[in-house]
Amino acid sequence: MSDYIAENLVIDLMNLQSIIQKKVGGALSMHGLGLSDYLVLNQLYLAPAQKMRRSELAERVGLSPSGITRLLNPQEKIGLVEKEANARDARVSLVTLSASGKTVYEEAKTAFSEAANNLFTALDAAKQDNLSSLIKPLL
Amino acid sequence: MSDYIAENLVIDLMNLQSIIQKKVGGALSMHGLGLSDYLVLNQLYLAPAQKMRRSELAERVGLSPSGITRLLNPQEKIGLVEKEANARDARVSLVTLSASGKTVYEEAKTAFSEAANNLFTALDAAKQDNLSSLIKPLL
DNA sequence: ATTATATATTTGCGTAGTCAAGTATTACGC
DNA sequence: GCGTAATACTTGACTACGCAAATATATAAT
Repeated sequence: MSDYIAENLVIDLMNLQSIIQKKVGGALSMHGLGLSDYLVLNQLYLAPAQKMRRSELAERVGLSPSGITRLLNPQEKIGLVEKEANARDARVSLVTLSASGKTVYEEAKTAFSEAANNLFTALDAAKQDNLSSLIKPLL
Repeated sequence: MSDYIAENLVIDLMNLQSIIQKKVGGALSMHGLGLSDYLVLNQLYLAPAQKMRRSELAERVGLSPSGITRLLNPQEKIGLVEKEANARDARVSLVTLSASGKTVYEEAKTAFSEAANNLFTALDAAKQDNLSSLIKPLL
């Protein structure tokens, strides 16, 4: 039972991922957001001046640069984020969280939070902390 | 630091998922398989008589029934799996692992195993077991 | 300064997957 | 037995990406 741990861990983590996708993704869809949308808004919300380079955003949420371009396009169209040029370097394109984007994020955050908490009800707070500390070194 | 644990756990797990996808998926691509392909072959390999209903396969790997149909189509074309009818119920379609599918799976398994082990080198065996036991109740 | 190289983003094209509707078949109520 | 409902799977139409090539701009080497 302690052989093949790593293999089985990967398989279990894939299963967990699909559960997260369904439960949390489902909760966010009520707010018109996908899970990746939420992660992007979350990064922007936490960023200094709620502003970030597209490539850094890509890296932080684990998407490719082109994935970020495609994900941000509809978000710009509905006004959640805004494009801003960088005076020093015309290659980079900054993304900022708009006021309405901030509102949408904050509303979605409660749904996200509730779904996240539901996911982990089988673990008490100490075990959740323990799980967190085991995952950190893998990132 | 112990507030918002569940929210941060979800975010960390999403990041971990994207790392798994890149590292393990990359290793499997050398064998012409995606991660979902591997999970399907793995389930078939472990199944009694290496045979399973499509809908059960879907459930076990966390895909929709239509996702399974589309994933299995190319696998059938290249002969990794075979379609088989069920005499009792003409609605169900069994999938069996072919001899060549078994070979491909076994070869891919070493790449999967190596990639999986690399992922968790930051955790010793006891911590890997611990992680496993924390994840199980979430599934 | 000029050419070559490196970096940031976008676009074309392809793959993987979802959901809802369609098709076949089986089971159930009466 | 017969119509209705349930089950198993597939298909059509769509979204969400990724990769490689294209574009634009900046940096470095001479």
